[in-house]
Amino acid sequence: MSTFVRGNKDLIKAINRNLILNTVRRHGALSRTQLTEISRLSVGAVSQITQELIKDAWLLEVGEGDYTGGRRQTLLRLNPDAGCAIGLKLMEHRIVCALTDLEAKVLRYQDLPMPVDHDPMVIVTALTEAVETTVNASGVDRRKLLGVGVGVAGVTYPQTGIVHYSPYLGWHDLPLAELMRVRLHLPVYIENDVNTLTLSEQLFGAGRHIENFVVVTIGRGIGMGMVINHQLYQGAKGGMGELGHITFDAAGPMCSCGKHGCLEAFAADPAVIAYVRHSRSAEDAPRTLEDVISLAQAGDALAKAALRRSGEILGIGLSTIVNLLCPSLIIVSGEGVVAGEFRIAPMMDALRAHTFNGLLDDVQVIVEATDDHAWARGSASLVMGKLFESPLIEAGIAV
Amino acid sequence: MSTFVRGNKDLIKAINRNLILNTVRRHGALSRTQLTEISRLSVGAVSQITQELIKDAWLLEVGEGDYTGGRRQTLLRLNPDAGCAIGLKLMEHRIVCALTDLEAKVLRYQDLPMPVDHDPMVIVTALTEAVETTVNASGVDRRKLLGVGVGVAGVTYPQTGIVHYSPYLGWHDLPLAELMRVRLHLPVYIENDVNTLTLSEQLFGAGRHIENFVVVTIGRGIGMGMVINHQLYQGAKGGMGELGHITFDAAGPMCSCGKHGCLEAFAADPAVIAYVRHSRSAEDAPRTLEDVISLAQAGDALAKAALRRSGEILGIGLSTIVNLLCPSLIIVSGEGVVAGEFRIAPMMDALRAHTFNGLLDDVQVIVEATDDHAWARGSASLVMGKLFESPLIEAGIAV
DNA sequence: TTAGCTTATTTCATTGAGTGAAAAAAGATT
DNA sequence: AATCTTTTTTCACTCAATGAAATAAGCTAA
Repeated sequence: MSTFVRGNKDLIKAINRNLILNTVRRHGALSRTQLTEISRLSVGAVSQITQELIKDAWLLEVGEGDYTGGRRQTLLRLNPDAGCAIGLKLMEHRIVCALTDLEAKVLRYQDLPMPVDHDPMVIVTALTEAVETTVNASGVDRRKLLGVGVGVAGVTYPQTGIVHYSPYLGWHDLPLAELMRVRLHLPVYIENDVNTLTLSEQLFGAGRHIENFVVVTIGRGIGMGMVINHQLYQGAKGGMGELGHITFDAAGPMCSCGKHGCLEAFAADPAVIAYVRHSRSAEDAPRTLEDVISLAQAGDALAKAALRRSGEILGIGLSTIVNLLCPSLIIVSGEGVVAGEFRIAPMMDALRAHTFNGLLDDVQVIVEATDDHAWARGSASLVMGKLFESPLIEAGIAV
Repeated sequence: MSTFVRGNKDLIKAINRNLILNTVRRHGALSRTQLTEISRLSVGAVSQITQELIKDAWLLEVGEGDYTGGRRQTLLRLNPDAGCAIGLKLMEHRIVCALTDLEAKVLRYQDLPMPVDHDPMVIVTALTEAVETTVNASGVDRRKLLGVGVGVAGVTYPQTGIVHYSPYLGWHDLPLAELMRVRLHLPVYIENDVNTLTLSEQLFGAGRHIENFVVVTIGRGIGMGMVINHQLYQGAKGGMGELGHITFDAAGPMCSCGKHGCLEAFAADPAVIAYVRHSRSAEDAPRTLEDVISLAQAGDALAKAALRRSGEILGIGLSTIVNLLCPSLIIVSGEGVVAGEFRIAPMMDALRAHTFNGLLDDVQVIVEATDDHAWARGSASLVMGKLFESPLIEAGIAV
């Protein structure tokens, strides 16, 4: 059930305060005069709002602008010390934890083994300890910590903070955010891991200013996150973005999900490895994607073919996204975007070959690998996302 | 480049006026007290805004509510005579024109042959004449006509009113809206035809109140429209929704679009007809989808197989939508949703079989045939869409 | 018929956010 | 030190929402 936007003075104030904050954040450093021009607010409003934001320590006066004939402009920028955030990424065998500033710059990074006991309480304890030790080691005043973001593979309900299903950890409907919140006494936000990456691209990456874009992750699985009309898209009940499980060939082999012929079963990293392994003796069979790439680089035809085939099928998957959504930007990332010439080039060729008419002309494609830092920064972005979110979203934009 | 929302008194006023108007529109008839509860505005604000809307003839006082112990509530409803709209649908061989009231009820309907000469000026003349004759025949005061909506197959740029590409008419970058506007002296809105249908579902159909839904049309081609976060989605430069041209089988035959193995080439109406024709003598070969259905109903195995195969492939296409977007509603419509048991039932089975895990549990699927009236009402909805659109959208929601 | 009761709707003083002109501040040049 | 230009703040004004109080409207029961 959607609430509708109702207008009153408080909403105006919240909108304009948010407008100023985000304008400064995006431009780096601006004077009040520049803010007046960009925001189209009156000089009086800008003066008052900046005054309040400086008082509340969100903005800092930093130096002066160039001389243009009269009084110099006082430049304002976001106070990076206004607060910090923790980003946690739950991997299969590890917990990755980063403390970042408001621009998602990593101040402190830590990497812990995931407890073998997947009992929620054991892991919650490990997570809260990871937060505390990271903050302590950083030397940052704990009171500056504004919140904790957690990225989890699987299906999450961000509004309620519940992990609906986690394939690695075997959880079902675990109220992870609440369990952590009562221990940490901090806001805790949960999201699907690909969505955290998408959010960080929107706030700090290539997705800034972009109305519609898609992030595709390639690795053990194939995931997808979307920003549509400047908003992170959450499908019905948090389900969506199962790019890895669209049907590529209905007659194909069974996927780990139980369906037949999923894209993932043909094109994700395990499929590439399996393709090579099955045609080799046990000794020199590759065990990881890196092994396959090494083989390919050494000229191994089978490894090359495996990577090329994976790329081609990934390209068809991307073409489906373009044909259906035609976003203005696609960011291809994840641990699997490493074998450029062997895997990514065929992917791009297939994307072009399978996209309707001139649809691709308006789509920019960026390929960028992802490391652990990126995932942790993504999780931390959940906190900044809330912080800088338009009050219209909180009010529930309904048209 | 996105503009940002800036708050001021005018915006508040516009938001709340729109809020009241839409609340009344959606509920049919409401008292001021009920409006206060639903909109969460103060009694004073509701009183003033309704007064203005009544003065401007947007709202009507109609009768009284039930007795609940004190003064009876005065019920308000949208004034259906506040204005009317024209919807034009450009078909391959016909022009369909409907005059509707604000609730998209058809007041007058007309059906003209499309000129064989596809010269833009010839067709623009035919279109403007269709508008004038329909309005005249209806007896409605022309001053009540608020605008004209035009639905076109192909790629359109609604913001500029340009038809970028029309496959049936062979147009390229024709400023159709402007050409019609100067002749009619009325606002003219252009949209892709599937999007008009999607908009009318959002305003008047099963998509009311639904945050995210998709409309799929099956017929000569296979199209798709989306409402995401309560907004009609327009991909980069108006391109999107090419469900018919996602790759179903890369090794498949060439599609009319020049690519290989498009969904449309396997599952749209022409593919069904071709499937049966190729295995029959010229005499008793079916020429239309209706012919195929008749054969199937008579027990013809080949016709049944053709329809079933089409349905299965359509179902895989729908599963792709669910896997990627997981909208809370999918409306399957178009002229092709006629052969229920033979085509639609297999479609639903395939949809279930190819959807990830429990993703479909949260998705409602509605199948409803579309006739010429529906297309014309869709086009007219463009006018009402503008009329009832949130001022936040006009302001350009950017977050 | 009318007083009394309840609920609906309007009125009105108040609040506060943006607006924009005018004042003040700040720095450079002469 | 006076002057010029530009930046920033101040301040009187406007107008929309708010919410309490006043008014309106209808039903019931004496």
